[in-house]
Amino acid sequence: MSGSVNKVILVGNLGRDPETRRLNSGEPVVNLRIATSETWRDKASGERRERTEWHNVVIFNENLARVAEQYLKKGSKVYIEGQLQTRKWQDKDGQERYTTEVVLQRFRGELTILDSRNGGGDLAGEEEGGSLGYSGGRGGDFGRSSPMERRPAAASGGSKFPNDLDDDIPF
Amino acid sequence: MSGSVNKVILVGNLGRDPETRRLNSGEPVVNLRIATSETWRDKASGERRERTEWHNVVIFNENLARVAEQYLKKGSKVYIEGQLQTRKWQDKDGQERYTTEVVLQRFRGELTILDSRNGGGDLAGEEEGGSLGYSGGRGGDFGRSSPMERRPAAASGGSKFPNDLDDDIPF
Amino acid sequence: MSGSVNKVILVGNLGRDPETRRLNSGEPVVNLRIATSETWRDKASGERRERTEWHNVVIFNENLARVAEQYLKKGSKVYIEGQLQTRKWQDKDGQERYTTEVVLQRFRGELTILDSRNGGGDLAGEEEGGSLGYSGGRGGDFGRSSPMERRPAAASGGSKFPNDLDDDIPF
Amino acid sequence: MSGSVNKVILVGNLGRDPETRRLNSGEPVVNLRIATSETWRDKASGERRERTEWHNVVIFNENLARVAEQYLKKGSKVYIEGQLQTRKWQDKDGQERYTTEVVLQRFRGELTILDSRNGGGDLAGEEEGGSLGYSGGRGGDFGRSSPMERRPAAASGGSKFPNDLDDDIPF
DNA sequence: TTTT
DNA sequence: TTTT
Repeated sequence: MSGSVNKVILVGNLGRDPETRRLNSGEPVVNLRIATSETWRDKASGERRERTEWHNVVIFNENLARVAEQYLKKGSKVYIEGQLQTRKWQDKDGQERYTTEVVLQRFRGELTILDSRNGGGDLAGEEEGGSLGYSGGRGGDFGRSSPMERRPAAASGGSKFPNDLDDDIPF
Repeated sequence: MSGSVNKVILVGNLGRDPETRRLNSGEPVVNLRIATSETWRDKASGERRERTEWHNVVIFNENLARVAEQYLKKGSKVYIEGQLQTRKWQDKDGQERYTTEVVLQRFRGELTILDSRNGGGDLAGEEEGGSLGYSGGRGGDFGRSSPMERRPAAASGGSKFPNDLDDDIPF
Repeated sequence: MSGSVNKVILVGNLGRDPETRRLNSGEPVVNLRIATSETWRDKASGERRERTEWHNVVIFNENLARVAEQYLKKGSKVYIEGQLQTRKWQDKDGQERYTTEVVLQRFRGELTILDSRNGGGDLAGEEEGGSLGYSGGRGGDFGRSSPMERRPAAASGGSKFPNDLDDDIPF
Repeated sequence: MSGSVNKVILVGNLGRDPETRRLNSGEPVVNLRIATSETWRDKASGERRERTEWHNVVIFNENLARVAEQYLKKGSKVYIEGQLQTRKWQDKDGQERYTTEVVLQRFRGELTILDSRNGGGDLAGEEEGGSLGYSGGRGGDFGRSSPMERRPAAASGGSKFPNDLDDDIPF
């Protein structure tokens, strides 16, 4: 139906390096494995307990896929915004299986890096923050500005990024 | 890890009536099946297309479970806020399977009814709005007010609700 | 700084019809006045109380501005996603004043109509749902589809909308 | 009206140390000044530009106020979830003025610390992560656990926190 | 006033 | 498999 919203917001850490596949068109599709966890004190035992949840994130958004591919690695902390999608597949025995993923579709979703130490080579020397952000949209659409618009198209991590990216991705 | 966020926001319609189980303690646990969908025009064919996503929602939050049980039915439109959880189970062949659900834990999550016509008998006569909302927390904690607090505990659908609920649930 | 998020999510009703200004370029900028409210029972007095909050929403996103202009009116219920922005202005005495608004920037933000009865003439005959949604992005960017993308660009309210809009806006 | 949602999500940095007032009851109310910003490349000039937005956050949630008071300081990066509230006040000339704030009401809202270096004395020696999180609710309500509940009450930053807090606040 |  |  229309009139619906399907949104997932995660802040967590990558359990492993991003994995990149490529479409026939050459566009990257990046898979992330992200952990979120909660800890609490068990009142009965007085012990501290923890529950970790693992999320499969799939990035079709081309700009965000490139950011993920280049600046994220195992351990990176990120803010992710995508949508829930469950897809059906067949296991080796031909049985139907379902997998639910957090998907950042083309031109949609958000990815913001919340640390810098994991931000890849260019940022390795950063003293601390150095994070980098970009929120959806299409790089090429932006850049014009007027007082009425009162806003930038995307966030930036400074001038430390390679130029080829700098042209394609608006940060 | 701490420093993490795991949040799902859905606005969609129930595909069937809520299903209620009860814990040994007597507390209700309500399962919802919620559809969200997107429609778009295919540029190539010019045809309108639609994709519907189905979500399994599990409500452990006692107050919200009671609201769901009593006021939601097939077709109801709701705003839901919960967290992603994947649980492992075994199918009849003993194989490990995984199911991902949107969970509203005890004292957590949000549920707001966005229509009234589907809101069940008590609301059937509503002219239009008449929806009903409640956001997390514990009923018994609220009710005191002071200028400094500047806020109510929860939203309401009017005075049409049964009194036993009215005492337990802050709406 | 990068690594930041500024997001507002509202579900509420329009307190008056949308107001449209036009940029020199002819693009519409739409202002909405949206009410959200919470009701609760005061434990001390036993009385039901309510607090309504009014929000100023400014839509620079061209597609969403057009949707708002054409399909929203006083009383409409909407889901809105934008960002907080505070702007300085001078009152008639030359004093600095500040106003905080929820802004949907160009190519950003989301707007989903959650009722149909308020959705204007075309939807008046709808049996019930019939709402209409569109989420950010740029219409012209969408329309190609491939199995890998697995998603539509935007939501729709059916085939009842005027064709000129139908070409510009992806619903 | 009911059926409404009023939610703000911020990830940003504190521009100054938290400021604490106390209610007559002794409960702390903490004010934060949080910056979010976006940077983008101006297509016309080729220059990098930035826009910073400042947010006033007011924490009435007692547990979160204590966390903020003790572990946040100027420069800390946080995830905040609250609601928009505009309050009227009178300036020194008796004129009506309005201020819009992001408010975490009693038993509501979320606060998650996204860095540790700013986490205060106990965390000062932390090598890196060490963040700390807690999401709404009432400490005293949690701690019981059962398989059906499948969730913890709150997140934790380890065993480094003073015990008096450890009893009151579930982390 | 933060952060990069 | 992350993080603390």
